[in-house]
Amino acid sequence: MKPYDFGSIERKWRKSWEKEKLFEVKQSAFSSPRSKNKYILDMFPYPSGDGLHVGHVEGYTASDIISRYYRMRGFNVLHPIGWDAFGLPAENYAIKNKVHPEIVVKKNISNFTRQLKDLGFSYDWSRQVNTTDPNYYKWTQWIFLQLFKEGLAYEKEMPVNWCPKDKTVLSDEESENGICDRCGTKVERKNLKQWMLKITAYADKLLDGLDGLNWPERVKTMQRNWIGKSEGARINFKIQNTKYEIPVFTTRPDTIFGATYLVVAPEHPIISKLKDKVKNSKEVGKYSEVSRNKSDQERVSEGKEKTGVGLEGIYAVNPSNGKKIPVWTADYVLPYYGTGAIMAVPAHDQRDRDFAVKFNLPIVPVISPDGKITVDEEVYEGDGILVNSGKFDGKNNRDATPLMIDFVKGKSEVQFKLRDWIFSRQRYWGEPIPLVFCEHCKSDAKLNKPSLKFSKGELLNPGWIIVPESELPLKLPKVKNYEPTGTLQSPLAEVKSWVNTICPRCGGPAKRETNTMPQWAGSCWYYLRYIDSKNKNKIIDSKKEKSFMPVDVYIGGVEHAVLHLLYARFWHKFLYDKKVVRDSEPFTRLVNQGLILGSDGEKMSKSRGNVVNPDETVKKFGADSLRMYEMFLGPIEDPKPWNEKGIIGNWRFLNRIWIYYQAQFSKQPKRQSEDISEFERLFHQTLKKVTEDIETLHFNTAISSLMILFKDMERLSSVPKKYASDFIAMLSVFAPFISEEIWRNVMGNKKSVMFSAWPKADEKKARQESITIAVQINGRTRGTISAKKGSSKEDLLKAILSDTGLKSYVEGKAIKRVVFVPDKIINVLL
RNA sequence: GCCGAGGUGGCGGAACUGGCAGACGCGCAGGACUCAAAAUCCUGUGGCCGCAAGGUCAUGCGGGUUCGACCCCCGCCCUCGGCACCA
Repeated sequence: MKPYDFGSIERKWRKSWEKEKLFEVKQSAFSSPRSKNKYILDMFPYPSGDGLHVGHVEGYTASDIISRYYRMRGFNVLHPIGWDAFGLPAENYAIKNKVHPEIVVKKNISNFTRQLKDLGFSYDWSRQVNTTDPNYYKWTQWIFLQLFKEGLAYEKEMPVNWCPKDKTVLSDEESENGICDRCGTKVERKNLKQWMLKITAYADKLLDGLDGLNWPERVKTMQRNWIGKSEGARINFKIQNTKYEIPVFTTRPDTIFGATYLVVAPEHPIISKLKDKVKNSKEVGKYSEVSRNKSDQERVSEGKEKTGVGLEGIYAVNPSNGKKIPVWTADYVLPYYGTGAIMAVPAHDQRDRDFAVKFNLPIVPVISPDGKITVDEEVYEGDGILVNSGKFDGKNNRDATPLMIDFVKGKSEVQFKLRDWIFSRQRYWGEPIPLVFCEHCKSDAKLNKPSLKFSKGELLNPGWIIVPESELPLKLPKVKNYEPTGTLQSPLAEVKSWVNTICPRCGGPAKRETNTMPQWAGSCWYYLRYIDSKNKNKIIDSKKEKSFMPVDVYIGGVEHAVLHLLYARFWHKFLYDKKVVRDSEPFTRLVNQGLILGSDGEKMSKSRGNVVNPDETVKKFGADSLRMYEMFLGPIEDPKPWNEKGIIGNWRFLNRIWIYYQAQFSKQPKRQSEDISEFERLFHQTLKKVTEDIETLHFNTAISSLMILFKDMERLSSVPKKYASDFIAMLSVFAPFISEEIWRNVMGNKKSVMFSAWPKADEKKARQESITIAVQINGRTRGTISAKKGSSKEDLLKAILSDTGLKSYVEGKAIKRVVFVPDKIINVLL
């Protein structure tokens, strides 16, 4: 008997599958109705130098199981893979090791490819995409141009997050609590001119779209919080003895009578406008200056201890009661949210109260839970009865809110926390932004003659002219020096031959934009390109798009909850408005695989030395065992610690299967010597369970029921060939290599197990005739009796009285009551 | 502080709609095979009492609802993840 030599089995089938091209989607699928097709998508990897880690293996195995399952069910399955290869890690590695990023990426991709093939993932390799391939980023640039033409891209000088180590700006999403999410360096604040994408124009749609998605609740919550919708009102406060008004945004207009002072952000334009009227303008100017140079993080980090300066001699008028109230500036008011100014109601807002207490400002309660006026020690942020509020006294605050907004001539307004997406990076390794700057056209654009037919983007950004679509892709020039300059400019700015160009509009001299796009650009739409990866004329053929979009199952890590997944939804919604895609949401169902932790229960990291290398595990136990093990560990969405020893159990299982099939199929078929009806029942029950478990992604319990079923197969002298085959068919989605070897070589099938039909459970045979019923006496389980399905209460009571173990409990006692749930339980109360 | 998820043996985890808690696997103990070991196979394995039959306690803690609660309700504690001066 041959031992289970997984190494040579896996090698053999890997080659064979590749040659047979078994996983390529049939052309006919692209004209099939959507209901015949399934789109099973992985978050494509960033091909780092470290290679695949066990977390990739987890998600990719799950999607592979689903793909194989649906193929066997007769669906056309699109299960593609590609490379998210622009961005900082490749570039930083390239700089450190003095190799061009293009070469680094190529090398890493070939290593990743080898690893993915080793694991037997059933990707359609013919549709690979690579975000750094000009044939791909041509369309990334094309989408940018469409956004620009619609006026959704604009250039703006503003304070931004700057990573001094990576020498580039970061988006808000990439700056985690003031720390660069790539390298962990503290982010600085810089004023820079940046390309911005108007994601805020889609804030409402991005929020509303979440409701219909089958996504993990926490991801939806994270996106909702990030978008951060607040409903409130905009109210103007006049500045006494000046022509100025300060608008504020508040979510609590009902508390306006309690607004005892006004606070503006240190960046607020009113500060310079009032410079001559403020008595302490020097002090105010200094405070404003210092705050301006602090990063957001620094503004918060100082223990939330409030700081601020009063604008001496300046008073605003509270429009509700005409009282004059002082105006302050403080950095707890942020310049970019709302109007950059607030009305402070210290009685009903914790932050305002902290500030008022520190600077001795008046606190006037205007809402009382019981209608009595009490000055509490604590802030009261709840609802109640209005007091100190003029003609609104005695009213419920919620009811009065709209009336009060009218009374002070305010306007209802909605605000979002979401800010526009900072879209330029001062780095080399990214998509060039396809715009040129032309001085001549700048003046034309400012004049805005209709005859010149400027696009919205060109009018919005005078001087910036689009590179015509026919000139795309605008290729990233090959350079020797791609290190970041540190001059706040991209290394591309040094490439004079590339920068200096001709304006496509007027033919005069022009300069190219030298910043590049952020890493997220390429991953915003890659799932579309898979469907039509070789189309030279269009981003995607719309008929093909309809045959596979939206994605049925999307699997990947939760770390992309507000980055990739928000950006991709934004672009998709834009493409929906442009009628490029049919649906307003790209991913119907999202699954986040849980982190695989080190055996110490901590996150895997090089510094902890607890990283598991899948290559080594494959070498030791085989890809099938690794796949099985990772799926068996626990629910796909939970974080799970790796256990060095656990994998042996899955290897043993496969080894036993190997031995069993060798024995069953090598000699004369064994005679069936026993009754197999119990086995048949178990078989069909298992088949039903495995089928359901795959559809609900409960792979751990699917594998455990296969183990139970197999134990029963081993118990019998033999099982009919039909069952032996169906068992391997079920196993094949989890452990494809050993299954294929048994299927073709041990059992002698000609065609691949992957194209055998998924077996169908026989409900009749799965039904259990005799069942075990729990017997409780006075609510305590005292034993079980087996009975026919559907037995009556009376029959069961009779059975209890004749059961040696149970009758002693009941005998000679009066039965008060019997609780009976058919086929489940009988509870006798004495 | 706010939002979300969760807490079950030595470990990873099962438990369907409120109905035999601990499936399956690891580990551990004992046994078989072996000169021996590894591998493999078999048996046992939540705690406590008991030779045993059996009893009793047990799903973070404290209450409640129910014939019956890991599951539902109320109040705590803890862990993980996210957000965090957003007016």
